[in-house]
Amino acid sequence: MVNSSPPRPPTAHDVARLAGVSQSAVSRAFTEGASVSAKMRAKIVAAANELGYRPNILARSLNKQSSNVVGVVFGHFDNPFFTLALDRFAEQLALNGLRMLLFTAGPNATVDEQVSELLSYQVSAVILMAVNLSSTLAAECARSGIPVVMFNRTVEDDHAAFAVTGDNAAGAAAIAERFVATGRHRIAFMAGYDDSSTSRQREAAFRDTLSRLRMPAPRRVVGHYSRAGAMEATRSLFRTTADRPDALFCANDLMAIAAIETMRAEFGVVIGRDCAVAGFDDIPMAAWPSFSLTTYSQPVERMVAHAVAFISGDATGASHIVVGGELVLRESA
Amino acid sequence: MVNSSPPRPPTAHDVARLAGVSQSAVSRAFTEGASVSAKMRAKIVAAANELGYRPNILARSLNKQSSNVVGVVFGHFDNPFFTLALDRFAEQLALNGLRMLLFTAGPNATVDEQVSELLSYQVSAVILMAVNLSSTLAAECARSGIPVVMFNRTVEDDHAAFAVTGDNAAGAAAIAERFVATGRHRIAFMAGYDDSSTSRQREAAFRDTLSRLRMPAPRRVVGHYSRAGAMEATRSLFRTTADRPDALFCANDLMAIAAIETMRAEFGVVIGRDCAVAGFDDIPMAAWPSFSLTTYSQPVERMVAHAVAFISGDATGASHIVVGGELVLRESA
DNA sequence: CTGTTAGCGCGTTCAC
DNA sequence: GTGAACGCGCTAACAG
Repeated sequence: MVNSSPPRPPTAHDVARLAGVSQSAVSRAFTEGASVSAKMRAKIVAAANELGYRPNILARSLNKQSSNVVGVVFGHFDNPFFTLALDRFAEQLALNGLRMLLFTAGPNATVDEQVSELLSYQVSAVILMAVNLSSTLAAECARSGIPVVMFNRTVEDDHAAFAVTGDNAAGAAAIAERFVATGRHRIAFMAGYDDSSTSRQREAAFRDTLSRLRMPAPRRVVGHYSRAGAMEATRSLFRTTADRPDALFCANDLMAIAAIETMRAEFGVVIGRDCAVAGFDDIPMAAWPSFSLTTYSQPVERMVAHAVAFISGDATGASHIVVGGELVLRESA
Repeated sequence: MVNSSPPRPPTAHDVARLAGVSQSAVSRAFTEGASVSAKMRAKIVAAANELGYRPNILARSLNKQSSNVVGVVFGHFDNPFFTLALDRFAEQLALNGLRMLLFTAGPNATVDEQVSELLSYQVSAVILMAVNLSSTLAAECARSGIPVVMFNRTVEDDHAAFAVTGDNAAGAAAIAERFVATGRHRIAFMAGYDDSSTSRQREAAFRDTLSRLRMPAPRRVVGHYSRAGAMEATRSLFRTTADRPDALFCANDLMAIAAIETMRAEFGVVIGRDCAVAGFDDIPMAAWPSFSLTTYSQPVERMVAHAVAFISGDATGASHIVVGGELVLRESA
């Protein structure tokens, strides 16, 4: 409207011409630790500012065969645990000069497709949050020399990808012990997805611990890691008056909070008395007075730090890091 | 470890050599609507699959002078309204073949810096969520021909950027009317940031409407659009027993929910009876039984659709689109 | 319809 | 220290 000419951004050539130097001099002036004299650099910077020049990162990446962007495939936007983690990732990656190219995948979408496309962006690493990756594609990434980080998930074949998770086994065990220690008898478990390693590991440890403590196997429902799913699962547990559970462990806080609200609003259950509820993650919301949720914490900050360290090359050789949390006792259990 | 050779990904040249064709033929085979014979394409695709070839999007973008990634600068990760919007953006942008390069900015960080860096990534558009941009940098983007979208914010100088917001004026007015119609007398308002256009507009309309209805000006506190800030602001309102407000309008739902919890847990206030509370946004949480928050909705889906349409070029010339919402009555007011 | 050629903007040799 | 020349992988003009 105002100016119909296609205003192509200035290039290093333009700056070079204005400053009366060569293009490679301009390149050096914008490269850390290149050999340029002080006065030449000053001259170039002045010309660059005049033109509003910024190096074209695409061209730079193409040439250097490496970009400073990492691909992130994101699953559940409705879970604060992951949005919080995303925030921390953005922060910590930025500290290392890395940017995030964000892809989203529906809960059960074809993540392989997303990752495959990510590769064509020449990302320097891939972070998978709350999604599963086929081992074949994980292998393809490994073959391309691209580090893959599974955040809060593991893969069956642990060799291709680096995984960082909370301590699913310890957390689930601690909660089982808590239930038993406080005299709970009719214990139930709400799973996430059946194909989620996280949920499976928490369930296994929960069942094992109960069994070790001479308790019967817990009733089992599936909440699909969603609020709606958790509400429906809760209803199925409380629909019949007889046989209602007096303790419920949900595979994450989001579902636990949904369960609490459903019990209260639809069945008049008093949380912590009629039924104990525990979750997993310790999202900020768990501490809100409306829920006061007992849960096992996953230290997001440290988990993210490990992931970023691995990406940045400061990685240890370990292919699966477990970050321990702690049982956070509140009023719900 | 397994293979120490640097496994550079296959290029179009490699595919061409394997298929016995020219490199440009490979390029055409991977370009929509290019003229390639069916059998040549088949041959090329076969070779490409064998090698695991994918076009290098960096090189493509460098050549085409336009990338299919948009830069997103994100402010508050703790507000579900924006994470929801981010999710919708990812979805709708993907439908148009666009990806998101994500930058985060602390609440009061230098957004200009982020945007300036974004430009060097040759992004095809910039989306600003919950952050402010200096008009000088907005102008620089405009000069570069890069569309800038302000999501849920406006700028003083409305010419450089495209803005899409909810109907702040109508929403605030509707809430003021609701308070007065239900007999509330001691009305208070909780602002977000002072330099947020959103908060300012809501406050102005709220005050104007109250004034028009012959009501005194509301007491005013500032919650900084954060949970902690809102809790502190609520305490300052309720600390003295006399003079407590019987109605509170918070500039967004997040603060309203924090206010509700604080009133309940720390002051024994019964929400909806002792004090009416209203928010703005209609985030999913507002409908949760624990809060049952009356609020004015911002239709995220439609707001995002407008933004994406603008970016994709289907834009009308309008520089500020207001998407109307509706007053959602629940138990809190 | 296909191959050849010429850049996109930048980093990096290699001589001087 | 500085400039010239080349190439990163790809698309787009141009011939044939």
